[in-house]
Amino acid sequence: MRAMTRWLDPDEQRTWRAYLAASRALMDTLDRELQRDAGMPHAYYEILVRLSEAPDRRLRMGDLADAAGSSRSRLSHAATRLEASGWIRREDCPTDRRGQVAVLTDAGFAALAAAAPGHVEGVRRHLFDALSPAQVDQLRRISEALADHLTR
Amino acid sequence: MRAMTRWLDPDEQRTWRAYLAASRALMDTLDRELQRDAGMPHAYYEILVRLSEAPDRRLRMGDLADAAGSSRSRLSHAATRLEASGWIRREDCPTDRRGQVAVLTDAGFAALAAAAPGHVEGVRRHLFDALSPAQVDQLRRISEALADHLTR
DNA sequence: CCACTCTTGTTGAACGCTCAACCAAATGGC
DNA sequence: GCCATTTGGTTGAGCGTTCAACAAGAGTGG
Repeated sequence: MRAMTRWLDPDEQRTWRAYLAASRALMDTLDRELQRDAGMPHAYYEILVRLSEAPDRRLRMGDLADAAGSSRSRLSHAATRLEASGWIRREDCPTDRRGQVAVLTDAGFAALAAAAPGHVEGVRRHLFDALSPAQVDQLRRISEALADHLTR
Repeated sequence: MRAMTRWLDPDEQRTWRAYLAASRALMDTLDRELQRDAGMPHAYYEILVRLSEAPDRRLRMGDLADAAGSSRSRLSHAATRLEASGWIRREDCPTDRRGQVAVLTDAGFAALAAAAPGHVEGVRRHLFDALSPAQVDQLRRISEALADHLTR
């Protein structure tokens, strides 16, 4: 027999539903804006960001997947599309013959540079403008605790 | 000429990335667990929940979409699948001949009852167990402010 | 009563994600 | 050196979501 379910009390219930509604609405909004204004989903934007920050704008596929919080399969599919758009290209890894390295092209960097201001503005408008400085700090601590707990 | 972008300062940057990583990891985990243990994505679970709480376990499609935080199109596709699974059925609305009413079947209620304990346990383990009571309260306020700001 | 507009809900195509299966190369024992 | 296992990455099928287009009924002003 399984242990009894630890149900949510009314406060927790309220918190969970609010969190669900808010984060879904936030991500949906940002995703839609990015798709509309820059022609890419948020997941692709993040891949380009991570690449742009890497030394030489290049990363092993696996490292890129980790950095972007993506599964390997997802990144592989995404890379196929990003390569077709001319925003990245794939090269063989010199030190591991199984490996592939994703490289951000100049066109990819330009696409990112074009998309960034609008997206950042969206993040500010939809997220930070709604919160007090104290809440921003709380949200950071909460998120870090959560991420740490989840990846432990 | 557009106004200059209000870029994120380092603290905001850190908060935003932590939030992104945490909420993505949380939702991915819960979604995967629900899919594995109950054979449904989280979006479908939420549809069933909302229906189960409605009077007579029935709701107009539009109201159900709003309650579940879904677009009408998404709900329509989902309803097609849920109906094929025998978990809901659609009836004509008596007061509006355009309208459809989604009704939770007994099988749907049973599927929900079977899925709920495991899912709630997951929410507790992955979310609430990682946070202090004060943080839960902060998260609720933050989420409510956010949701309010977004739908305003 | 008619025309215009709005609302409700559905549909199909394109797209992105997941999952499982898979290949190739690296690694670790023995 | 060889075989088994692990790691890196890709692939295809199936599913869910989005978007735009659509059909049909409800509401509204004249």
